[in-house]
Amino acid sequence: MINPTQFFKCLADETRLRCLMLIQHEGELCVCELTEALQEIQPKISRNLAQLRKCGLLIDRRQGQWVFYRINADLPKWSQLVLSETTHHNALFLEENLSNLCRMGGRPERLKACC
Amino acid sequence: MINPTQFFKCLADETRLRCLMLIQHEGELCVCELTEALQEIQPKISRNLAQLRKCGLLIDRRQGQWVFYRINADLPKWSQLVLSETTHHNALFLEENLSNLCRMGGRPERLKACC
DNA sequence: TTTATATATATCAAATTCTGTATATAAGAT
DNA sequence: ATCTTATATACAGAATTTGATATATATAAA
Repeated sequence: MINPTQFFKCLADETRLRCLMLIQHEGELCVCELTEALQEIQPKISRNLAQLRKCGLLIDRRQGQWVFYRINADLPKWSQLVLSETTHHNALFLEENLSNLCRMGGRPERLKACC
Repeated sequence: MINPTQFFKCLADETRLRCLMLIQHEGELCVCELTEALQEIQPKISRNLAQLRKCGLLIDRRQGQWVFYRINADLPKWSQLVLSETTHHNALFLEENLSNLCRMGGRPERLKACC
């Protein structure tokens, strides 16, 4: 499993931290939603999500053309706590990103993994 | 106060993270103790402590020739929790540094700030 | 005052990380 | 099969960070 330094390096970038916090807040988000919420270009979002996936912080699931990311539930408890506390106590930091997300039209439907 | 990204950038370096965790563990440590615990050269330790001080994570206090560093008690609760949880649940990560510290001779006496 | 110990900072090269652009892959629609 | 939309990745330059070395400052001891 990832060591503390590597874990914090993952959080030490504005794009990655906002992605993580938004995903923590929303449960699950796809690349195009994050791209819209952060107003960044898609390769930048994808590249950073890939890093978070490789380091074990995120899990991805493909649904049709979309790829949804969520926090890896197998993360050690202390790192899950870091993510949830940070998200919980920094609502202001996410304000604009969340409002971009709400304003966004044509968001993909989530199909519950049913079988 | 510091924003979440800046806070995590402070933790995203091996030297700084170990210093923070050791200080959290011990309550207070001076530069020469950290230098010994981490087996690093003094300017490297000092430079990183200076950064943590400038960002508000650490407070320093001079006592004679020594400068002791401790966690800034005015940090927001969520960031204090990040530091304590990380330290608490990663004992192994600090093992060698703590044993270097114990082995160290001639450690400075702490004078309680008495008046 | 001189010497020794502890700490801080400036400088610049080396290493790492980040970014935009171009392009590849994958799925759905026509 | 072709076109469109969503996502991933490779690449090269830019920006940031880190590190070692030299040096400055501050305190204490002789």
